[in-house]
Amino acid sequence: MNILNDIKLEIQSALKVIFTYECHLENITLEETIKNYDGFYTFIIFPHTSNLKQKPEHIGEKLGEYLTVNSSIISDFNVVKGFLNLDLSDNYLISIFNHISNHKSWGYKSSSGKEVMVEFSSPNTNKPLHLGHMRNIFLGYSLSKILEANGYKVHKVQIINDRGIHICKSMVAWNLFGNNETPKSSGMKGDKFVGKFYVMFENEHKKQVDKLVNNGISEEEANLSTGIMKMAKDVLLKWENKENQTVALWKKMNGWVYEGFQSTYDLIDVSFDKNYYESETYLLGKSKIQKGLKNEIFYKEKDNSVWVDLTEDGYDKKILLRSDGTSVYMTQDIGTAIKRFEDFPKIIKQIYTVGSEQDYHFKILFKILEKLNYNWAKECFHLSYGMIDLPSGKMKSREGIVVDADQLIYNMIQTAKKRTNELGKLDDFQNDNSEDLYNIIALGALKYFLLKVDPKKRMLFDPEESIDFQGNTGPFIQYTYARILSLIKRGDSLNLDYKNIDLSKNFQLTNIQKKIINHVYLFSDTIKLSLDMYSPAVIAKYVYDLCKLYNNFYQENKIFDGKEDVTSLFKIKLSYMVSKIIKSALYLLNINLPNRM
RNA sequence: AGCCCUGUAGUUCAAUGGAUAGAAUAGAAGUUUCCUAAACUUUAGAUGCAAGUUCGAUUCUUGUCGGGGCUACCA
Repeated sequence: MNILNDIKLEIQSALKVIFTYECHLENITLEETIKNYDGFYTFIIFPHTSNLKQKPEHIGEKLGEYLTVNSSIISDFNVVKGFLNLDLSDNYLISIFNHISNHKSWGYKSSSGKEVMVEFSSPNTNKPLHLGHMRNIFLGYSLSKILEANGYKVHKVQIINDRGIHICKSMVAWNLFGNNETPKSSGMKGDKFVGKFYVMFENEHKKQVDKLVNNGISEEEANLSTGIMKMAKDVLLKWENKENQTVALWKKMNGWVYEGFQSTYDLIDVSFDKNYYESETYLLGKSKIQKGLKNEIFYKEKDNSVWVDLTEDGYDKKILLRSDGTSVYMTQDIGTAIKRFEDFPKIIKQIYTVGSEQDYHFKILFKILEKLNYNWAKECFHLSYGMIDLPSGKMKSREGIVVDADQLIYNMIQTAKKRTNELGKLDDFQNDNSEDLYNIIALGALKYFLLKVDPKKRMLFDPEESIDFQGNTGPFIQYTYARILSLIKRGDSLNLDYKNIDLSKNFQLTNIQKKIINHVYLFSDTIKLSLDMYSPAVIAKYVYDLCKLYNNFYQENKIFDGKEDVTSLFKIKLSYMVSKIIKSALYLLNINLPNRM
């Protein structure tokens, strides 16, 4: 069943009968009727006026009259300027309603067998996760779910930047100041623990730089030649030579970080199917560059550094290997991309969830892969998202101006707890459920807050203002759901068989009920649209509108009136249907639902 | 300097070229003998500026003025 298509066919045949006008389906523009007018869908007449040589109002009237009489779908119409607003008949919407209720999970497509890979998160191992990572992770994870709902098999992966000078810095600082301390002995979360030593390194380094600058050395030179920086470089060299002790410490400290990350991932209900580590892909990248060099895709400078010239493609020249032969960011990404298509030969697409500041990097990466003759290069896609600004400007992780993820979540759980208790929601609640409830609400608020914004756009977060629980928020949707669940519970306790009601042909629907059925129907289109636009925000907007409509209905319609006739049963069934859609939609946003709140 | 993104109510976000530019929040005024008031109703408030294309422009084009990013032998 396809409402848009059904109506278009009716319009097409009406145009033919009334005006002997043959019109292709794709030339019929049909849109949802906007708020202030009666009707469900609007046919836009303007584009056809020149062909029909008549006034749009006249065409609209003729068409509307014909459809109302001859189409079982259309029950009424009105014309405003060049817009023909069409009302859907009760019988048609009831058939839609029955059709949807026969579906196990309305809107989800069955498997197409196609496989895709989605990369997200991709942290460095020297810094804990922050709010920017949260946007990245929720976006990537949600998109994976949206892909699945559209019939794809998805491989969720992250790339972990586990090698390089940054992790060596933490290692040096731990050697110097660590006193064999561990996350366990200090009671710190592993990623926070290692991050602390990274900061210690930077502080000590800065101190030594200042000293050198005071002694008359330029800042640029001082930055490269402090004692502690030399130690870090030495460690990097030892690591590349696979020196036992160094590798052992590296493994140990990264292990702490992974434990820390894992506990955050668990908290936010996110998982990966596979991790990639740069330490395992950078050598492959290097070898591919050597090969490209041999095939003259790349070239060598006098100082032995390797470059690619992309000026013909409208980009600059880009370095691929340093003069000392070590790899750069691009080298590793080339290796990682190739390895992934080797590991999963069936994937037809790879999606990188990475911030918009790397738009240029990915354009070049995909171009290089194309030049290396990988035909899948065209199927690589950079899912670019905007930064999160603070009122003071952008977050700067190097200067510690960030919103820590764990801390933010903790604060939100506390706020949820406080708010719940103020409202007296838990007065008859079992204590053991209450912690779960705070978590569900807090994370629901956070995830919805981050996902409701178009990914491409920058957004603002003010740490001074807590994230709302009212209005267009996660908890609003959770609350709507919890209320429906309590209705269902009551229906069940009265043994009402609302699931198998038979709506006779003459069952009357109210306008708001019709609107709800139509909106539920649109979930299917929304799932597709959200993938086309690579935007979970489309789902968020949809489910919010659904809840608004439902709350409107809830307010105006008493469901249990003592009679419990077919009208009541229908209302329960409609509520049940809405609850299922809310659940399906929030599943795509990775937001959990409480049974009551 | 070049390239890319961006500019909508006080604030945070919407609007596949369509109607009177939607919500939320903050503001003002209401709705609890009745299924959960984290809800609902009413009210006031915005497209940076200037041209162009179009029956129609927040959306496309050009110019202009703001904001951000990238153009690193950092990742």
